[in-house]
Amino acid sequence: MTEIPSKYEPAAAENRWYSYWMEKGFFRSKPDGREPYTIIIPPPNVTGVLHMGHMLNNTTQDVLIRRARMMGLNACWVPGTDHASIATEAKVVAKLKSEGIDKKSISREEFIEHAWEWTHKHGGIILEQLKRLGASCDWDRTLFTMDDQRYRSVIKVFVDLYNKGLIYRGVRMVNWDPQALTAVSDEEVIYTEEKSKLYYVRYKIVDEDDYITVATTRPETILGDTAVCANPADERYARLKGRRVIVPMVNREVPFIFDEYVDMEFGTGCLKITPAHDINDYEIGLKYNLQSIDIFNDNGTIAEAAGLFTGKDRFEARGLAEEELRRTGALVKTEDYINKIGRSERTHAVIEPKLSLQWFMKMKDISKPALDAVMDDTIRLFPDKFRNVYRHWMENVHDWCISRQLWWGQRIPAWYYSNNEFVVAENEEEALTRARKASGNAGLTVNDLLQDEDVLDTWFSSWLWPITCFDGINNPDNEDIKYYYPSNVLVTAPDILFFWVARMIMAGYEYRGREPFGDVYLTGMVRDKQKRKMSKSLGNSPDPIGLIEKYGADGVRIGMLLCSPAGNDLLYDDSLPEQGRNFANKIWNAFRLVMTMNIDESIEQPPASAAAAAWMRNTIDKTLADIEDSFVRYRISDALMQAYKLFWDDFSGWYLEIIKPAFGQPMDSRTHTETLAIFGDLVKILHPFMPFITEEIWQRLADRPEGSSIMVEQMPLPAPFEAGMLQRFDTVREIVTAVRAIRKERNIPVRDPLVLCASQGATGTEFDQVIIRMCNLSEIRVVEGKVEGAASFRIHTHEFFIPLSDGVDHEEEIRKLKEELVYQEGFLASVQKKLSNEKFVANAPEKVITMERKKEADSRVRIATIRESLAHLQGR
RNA sequence: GGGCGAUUAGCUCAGUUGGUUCAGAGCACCUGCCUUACAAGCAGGGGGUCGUAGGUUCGAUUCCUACAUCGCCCA
Repeated sequence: MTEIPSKYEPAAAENRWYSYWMEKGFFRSKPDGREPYTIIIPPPNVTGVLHMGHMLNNTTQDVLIRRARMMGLNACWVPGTDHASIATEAKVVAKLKSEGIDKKSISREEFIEHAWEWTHKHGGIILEQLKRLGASCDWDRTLFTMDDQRYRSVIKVFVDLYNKGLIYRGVRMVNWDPQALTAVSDEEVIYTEEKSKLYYVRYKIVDEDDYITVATTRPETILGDTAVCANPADERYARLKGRRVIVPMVNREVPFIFDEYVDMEFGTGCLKITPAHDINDYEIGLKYNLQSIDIFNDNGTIAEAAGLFTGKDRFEARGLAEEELRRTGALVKTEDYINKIGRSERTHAVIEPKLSLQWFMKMKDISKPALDAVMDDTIRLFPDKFRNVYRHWMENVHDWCISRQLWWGQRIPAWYYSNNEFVVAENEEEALTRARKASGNAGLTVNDLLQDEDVLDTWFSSWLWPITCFDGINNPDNEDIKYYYPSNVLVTAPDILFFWVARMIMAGYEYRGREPFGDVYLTGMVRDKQKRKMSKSLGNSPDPIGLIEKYGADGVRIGMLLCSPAGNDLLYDDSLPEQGRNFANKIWNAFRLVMTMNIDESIEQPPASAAAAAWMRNTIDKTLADIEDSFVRYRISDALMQAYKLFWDDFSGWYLEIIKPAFGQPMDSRTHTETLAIFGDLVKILHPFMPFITEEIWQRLADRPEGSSIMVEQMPLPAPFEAGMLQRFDTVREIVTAVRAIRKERNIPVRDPLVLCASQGATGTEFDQVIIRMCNLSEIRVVEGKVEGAASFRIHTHEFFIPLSDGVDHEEEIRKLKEELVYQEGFLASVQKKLSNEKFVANAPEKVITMERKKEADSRVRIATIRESLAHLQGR
């Protein structure tokens, strides 16, 4: 067995076992008599590549699903990807552009073909990367939000919601991306502070030879001004009530109005109103019935309606407007100014607030059960601090703009048959029937129908994901959906709690009448050591696959999990996977020790080994209960730490050291057999966290039948344990530590045996042989009174002595004893202070008082012992 | 501006109905060891007035109030 290398090499094991698992179909799930345990993957972007956030998120899911599988549940983790319409379309457009093809020059059908080609080429990458991490998804179920079943589901839902009156078409102020030529959601706009200028512009007051000055960051939008507004409480402008002013450059006469919205402190306290290009102005426009002049074309150039600079880009127009204002004397001054600019997350183009005809979904009613579900704990959020945030959002929910001016996505199933009239239907044929009926014109043909050009927001696909994963929309009574829905837990990041998680809950209630998942585990964000978000532009994100190659998949998984309590950000550092790799190596070497042992059938099991094995079993049972408790509360990093310490400290640091025979000596077969069994349990406990090394070792611990695997073994279950034994062993650890400290202080080599003297009752447990073994004692001697020329230490109420051949430094011993005495006396004083307080004795619970009395008694014994020792030493 | 959450060791975080001298874990750090499973290791060690100021209580890291600092969300 000497061929086992001293360093664990993960690469070969990872490849071998992942292929084996796939080949044996261990990841597959189908409905059966067992209880299901379902996880639906948060679908990554189909054209994306794995980043650190995915690593954390998917490691977490894999831990949960592997554990569930080993607990005997029918575990099903459904993988898939998301079509990410904006991001993917942007990539396809860029790719076509690089080939000299302009999107506008090709048809929608041709474009879609290119998009599919792109998807097929890049779509599988991220899923293949998840396999490297060890993800035990049921790959046979791999889905895509744009595949046929999902597409049909989305359309069906749209039609249904439309028929229920929950979807409507309306004019709204939207975030317009003039580069992508689409509306984007609020969540896709990133606001950052940028340098700009504040322009002070004067507007002439009609019939007066006076001006008012307005401050604006966007002088080009003056072309669309239809009012000027001040705060009604602002005395500076009170006299202008009922007056009108002239908009510079275009010389339009507009009213001067008053509204509390205006901040008197900002600029001049006078605000220009451009209802078509500012959300707040839009509201004011509605309130005061102002005209709305849209001065921009969709691509961000100036429209004809502006009257000036037609065709110029909006930023160029800003310069032109500045010039024009200066030329006409309307520009009073400019100031440097920092303001928040919204940019598209995808294209980085500056977002233009724009009035636009869009499709909306009414959220008020549909969100109600989704709010209740979280508030009444039908769905539990981990950590629960997000409940408040969730409630706040759900109570102030806005209608959802679901249309996008793109081609890549589910096309809105609305057909127009004359100017503004349309029908909504699942397909063209049905649309025709409806259009004929609605119009009363039986002669309408397909050629008279024009389908809406827009597609649906990607979230309009993914909000159905927990249902469409099992085809529950097209086929509401199929066996899968009935068996697997609702899923057990959703693992995702808090930044999409609202626009994804909340909406899935809404869809769940709307289409299945119940929650889509029971628990929501929110992971933190992976950041770098300086707390910066991982980003491509900063270049601070390590390559996940590179990490797996360097530290092993198990090592990286451990690294990600160790420092990521739920909801807390994880500050990534290479030391994390390094710690994981070190742990894997520790396991490996423990395995090596156990496997390279020579066994002698003829020797009896030493009592130390028997006691150690009994203790180890108890420790495992206790830890299993702790781990179970951690998992119940989704304290996954705690669960891992408990397993980590169980293996490293308890098993490797104590158990193996106790049972390890002296060099060159063989081991008894009973201990060896027991050790193999314990090792088997330990790797099972570790398997969900570290699937590869545990499989590698489990397979080598015994001759396993073909087709077996640790991943489908039964997880050891918590069993009752003997708490007293654990306590006795804890005392043993303290004794051993104290003896080691004495050896170290006095430079006594481990090889030199010592004698431990202890009073009656201080030792004498099943672990005496363990103490002898671990401290290299020649004997434990029961004594009465003090021992001459010996170092001493005290544990609980007992005193121990180690006689030393060269005696002890009396002064030093006295100093230490005095130190201990001071501490003990302080302790006693604090306890007595409490006990002499009548109010404490009167008010504190009985249990607490009893405990204090015990402390007092113990402390008195300890103090007496120390005093005696001192007297003894000083009396010499 | 409104709302939510945080502040505990050098770093990242636990601390479970207020009660053990309760102040903890991992990492980092310091010291000593190449002791034949493992230096990716072993043994030992130092380190925190629990953000500040009050209050409630026999007793406060824990409950209340104010303040400071930081983070997130919404407008």
